[in-house]
Amino acid sequence: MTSVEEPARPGVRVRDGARTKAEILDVATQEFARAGFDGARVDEIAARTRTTKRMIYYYFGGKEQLFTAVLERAYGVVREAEQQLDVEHLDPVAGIRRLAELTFDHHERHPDFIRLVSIENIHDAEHIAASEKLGRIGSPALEVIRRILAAGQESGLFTADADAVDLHAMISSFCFFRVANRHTFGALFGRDLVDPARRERYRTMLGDMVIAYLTAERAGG
Amino acid sequence: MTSVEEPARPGVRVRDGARTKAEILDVATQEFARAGFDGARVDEIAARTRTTKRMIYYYFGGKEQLFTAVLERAYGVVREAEQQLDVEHLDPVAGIRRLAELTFDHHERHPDFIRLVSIENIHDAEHIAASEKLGRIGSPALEVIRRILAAGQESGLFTADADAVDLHAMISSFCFFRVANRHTFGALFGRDLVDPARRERYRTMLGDMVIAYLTAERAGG
DNA sequence: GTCTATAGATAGATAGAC
DNA sequence: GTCTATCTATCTATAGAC
Repeated sequence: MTSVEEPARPGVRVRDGARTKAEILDVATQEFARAGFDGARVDEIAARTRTTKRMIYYYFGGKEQLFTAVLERAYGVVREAEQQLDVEHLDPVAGIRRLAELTFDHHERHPDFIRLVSIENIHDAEHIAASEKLGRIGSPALEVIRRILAAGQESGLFTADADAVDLHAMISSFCFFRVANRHTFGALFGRDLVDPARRERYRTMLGDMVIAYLTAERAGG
Repeated sequence: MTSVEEPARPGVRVRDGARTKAEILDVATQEFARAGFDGARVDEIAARTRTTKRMIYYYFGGKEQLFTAVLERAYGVVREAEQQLDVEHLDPVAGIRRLAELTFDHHERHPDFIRLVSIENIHDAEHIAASEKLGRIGSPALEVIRRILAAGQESGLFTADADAVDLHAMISSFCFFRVANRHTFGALFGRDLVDPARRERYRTMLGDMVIAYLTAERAGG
């Protein structure tokens, strides 16, 4: 971590720290997501790269730091996706629904990320707490929700007094649970929550749920 | 597992398989919930009981079977709680709201159970799949939801075409996420989802959300 | 049924040559 | 920066006496 990363020289396959590190991170992501932090094997990660176990310790310092690096990159991908959000040209109802749908799609496309987050929660988010990078990563999606929500509440369209963090939790919980708990839910209730045949149904259900909540007529309104 | 369990003889502290097994299960539940399946240590479990490691292997066969037994008992507790549900004397709206609130309360009171379920999902629910007991445990709550939902839909109160399993997933996702993901969510967004000061707020939010979804006016109605 | 002692395998981490 | 070989600790599991 003390040396400056060399730029890749095309055609000349030489010392390429950045490339090697990226490959280690790719494999480590899969292995940690597959088996959990304690279940993952450094030997197995090394065996599936073009490099050796010694390099993992050379680049990352240890298993713990490697897992932190995996988390940092995984959350980085999420943040990048959130920066592509383009829903603020829509009216508040359509904007929130679209945002919920994009969250739904993103969770479905990244089951490994979901597993990493579950694993990190089992470890009380101590790697996130120890990471400076993750501490200041913020959430573009949260800012988008905040603005749409304010607009919807100001216009009287939205009657719920939820704030952006609440709404983010509500949307995430449905999307996250569907992927994270699909195994136990499927085994106990005989329904595969990520069955492609039911995908549109759950995607619509999420949007309906969030919009119904935000726009419901309320006694105390 | 081949011997018949002896009833406890009060005052006479002798061979008491049932009691010893229960104590092992208590400690194992805590240890597995704390550290995950691979992170948990059989030595540590043994050290915290009045018995020895040898007894764990004697009674349960191995770490894997011990974890399965822990899951079986944990789900058994949930099922028992569900059998105490008494909400069908209420009208459908009040009944569903009450059921959601009881689910909310139960998840909050059993964080170890939530962690065990997360851990089991990381292992693709293979212990549940291998357990005969868990395969036929069913879900009293699901039956209650089914009946209330049918009544609400028949009377026209509920406009959503969700079935009982869908609704169970919706309610569970919110309750589960709030507890299971509180560490990463708190670290990233600076909000403690299980802060007692916000408890009533989220409890009400869940009920509002589910009822709003079920009773919303729909274009295609 | 309960104990001590230990087998047997494997994990994370590192030494040291090149 | 990269390799092989290995250290040290520790884990699950069991043997065998009582």
